[in-house]
Amino acid sequence: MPRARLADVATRAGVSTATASLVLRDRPGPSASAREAVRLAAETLGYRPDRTASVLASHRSRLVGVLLDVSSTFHAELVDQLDAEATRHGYDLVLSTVTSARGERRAVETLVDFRCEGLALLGPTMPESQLRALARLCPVAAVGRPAGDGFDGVLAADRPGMAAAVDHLVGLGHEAIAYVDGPRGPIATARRRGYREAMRRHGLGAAVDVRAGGDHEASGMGAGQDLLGKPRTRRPSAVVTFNDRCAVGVLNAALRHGVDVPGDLSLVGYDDSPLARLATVDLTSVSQDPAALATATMDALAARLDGAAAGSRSAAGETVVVAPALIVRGSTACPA
Amino acid sequence: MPRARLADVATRAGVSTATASLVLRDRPGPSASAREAVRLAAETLGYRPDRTASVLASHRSRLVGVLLDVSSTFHAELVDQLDAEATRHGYDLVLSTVTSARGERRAVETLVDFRCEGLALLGPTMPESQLRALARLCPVAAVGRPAGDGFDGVLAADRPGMAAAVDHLVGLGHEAIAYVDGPRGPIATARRRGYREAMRRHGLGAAVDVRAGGDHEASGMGAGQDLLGKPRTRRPSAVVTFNDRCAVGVLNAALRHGVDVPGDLSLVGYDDSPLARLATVDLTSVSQDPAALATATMDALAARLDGAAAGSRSAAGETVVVAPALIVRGSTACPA
DNA sequence: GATCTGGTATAAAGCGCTTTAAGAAAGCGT
DNA sequence: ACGCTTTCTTAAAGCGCTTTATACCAGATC
Repeated sequence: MPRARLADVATRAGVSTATASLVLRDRPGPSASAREAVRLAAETLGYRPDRTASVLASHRSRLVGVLLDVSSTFHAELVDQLDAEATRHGYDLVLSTVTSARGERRAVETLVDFRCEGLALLGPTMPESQLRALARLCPVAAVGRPAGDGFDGVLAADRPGMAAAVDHLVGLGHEAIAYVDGPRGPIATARRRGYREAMRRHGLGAAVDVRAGGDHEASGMGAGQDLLGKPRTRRPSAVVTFNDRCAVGVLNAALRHGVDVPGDLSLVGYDDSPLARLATVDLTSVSQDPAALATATMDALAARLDGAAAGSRSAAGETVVVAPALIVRGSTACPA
Repeated sequence: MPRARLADVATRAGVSTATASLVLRDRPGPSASAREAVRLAAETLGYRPDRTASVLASHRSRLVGVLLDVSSTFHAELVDQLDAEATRHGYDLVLSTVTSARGERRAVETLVDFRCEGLALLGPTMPESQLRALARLCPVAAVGRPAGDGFDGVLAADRPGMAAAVDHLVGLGHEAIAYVDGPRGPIATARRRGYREAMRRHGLGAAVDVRAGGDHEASGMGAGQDLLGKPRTRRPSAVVTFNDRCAVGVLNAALRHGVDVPGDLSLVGYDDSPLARLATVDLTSVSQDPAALATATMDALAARLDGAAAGSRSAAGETVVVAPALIVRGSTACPA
């Protein structure tokens, strides 16, 4: 049996499709008796509105497109929160992931083709010019990037986040605190700066020790080997890393060198990824607060969407900065 | 400026929309000169066809809906492969995830609303009756579940997979091989059985040692504590676990007890998840071969889609079983 | 010259819905 | 009775595309 159409429902309820349409979307107009009849008919026919047709007719999709990397656990958390936020704003989410055979460009095109009314881009790496071009099609919010001309940005505050990590370690009595750096880019720069500033603020400028790293376990492992290969007295008593994956690399190096964490070495990661929460790892880490990021993202989109409706297409982009939070776990303790 | 429509392209090229439509979809008919003119017009106008409208008009979406859990890394791998396979079959993917506020039911409804022509459900937990109902709407392939009435299933062969793990360990010279069980369910049963049978086959029936576990790190940790808390001589020399997360728990227990892996204990996980590949973990594991699962899934869907087109709506479901592969890493070695 | 090709082109009819403008019905004062 | 609201209903016109049926124009055929 073919799917029931609105016309079928209308016929069965003895009204026109116009009335049926109004009833099913809870619009004012139809009388109570008409409502009842339509509802009943829809129910018994198992009617599901055809979104395709309604989008075409109404010029509204109530859809927010999300660009993500499905292999990122951090994105997964964001999506979970975004979904809740989107629902709150009356929107639905449509997901599009970059894969090994599908770049950001194609992934975003898919979303546009679905007539999304707004786009939430999670950690986009495309050049800003492309973001600007997209923003001309529909409202755009980029997570993990500052705003640009015509689109908003939502960021976790990296410098204060890193500073909180250092403060925590200093509070425990550490002084020889090393830092394992991330890959090139604005995020790594901000975090490195956060570390440096915090160290100086505590009068530990002389102890600043920045090691080349990256964003993978291997990079952290390499830096860890360097740091822990030294004689015991010249080792740092604590290490802060660019992110959790990096920290896991350092952790691994520590295991190999027989360095106990947190007994001999305190370790702090960044991201509060599920990785950090593993029992084997149990890593103190800086959380970027996915819930807050998601809320800010949807709020930014909603503002632009409503703004567009009201005709005030503000061109300037706003950057929302979300405060990070330090999550203390088992990888940090007072120095030996 | 509003988006260009097909009519705009047609006008600019000096042809009808019918011709333009044919050209843009590479259909036979239009002459070479018409093709050229349309292509040029489309190019200069930056025309992007409106998928919504074309779906409505053509009754085809060329869309395959994927139900997944965005927080599962295994699903992420599957999606990556599915995307490639779908492209090969001329389909596009649309993703819908279950979240904390959005059950499978709602996630699947979204997909149906998009007029997906087929559904790939990754590890669905809904009752079979619901799967059957879905299958009446469009072709369905369930990954990680046996086929049912009207839908296909794609499974990794759990018993041979587990047997391969045991064979590997026996080949290394292990005899005292314990097993940490998973949660209730058909998958865990199959794996447990695989372990038991393999042990018996090797004449090690007396050494069978099944421990209650689960599918999380904590469960593995508990079982590990039990196993490794015994005097050295009564400990197993190798442990196989229900999955990688469980194995990580055992690994953690080993670290706490000062048991070296793989020196004092060999450990095999299941899933070959990214977790297993972490430098800190480096776990020998049984891979479910996401690429093969994805291929089988899309093939099953494609068969049904073509079948439906040809009118042969075969009701019976087929279960495709994919052979698992043992990935040997650093957590297994000859017994001390 | 009439008829039939086969290759191109297009007018027009939808797809399933929303929306607008206008009509019918009902209430209500004078 | 008559206008004049107010309330409810619906016919009909799209949305942007695909598709079918028809028209057209060579040139080939008889």
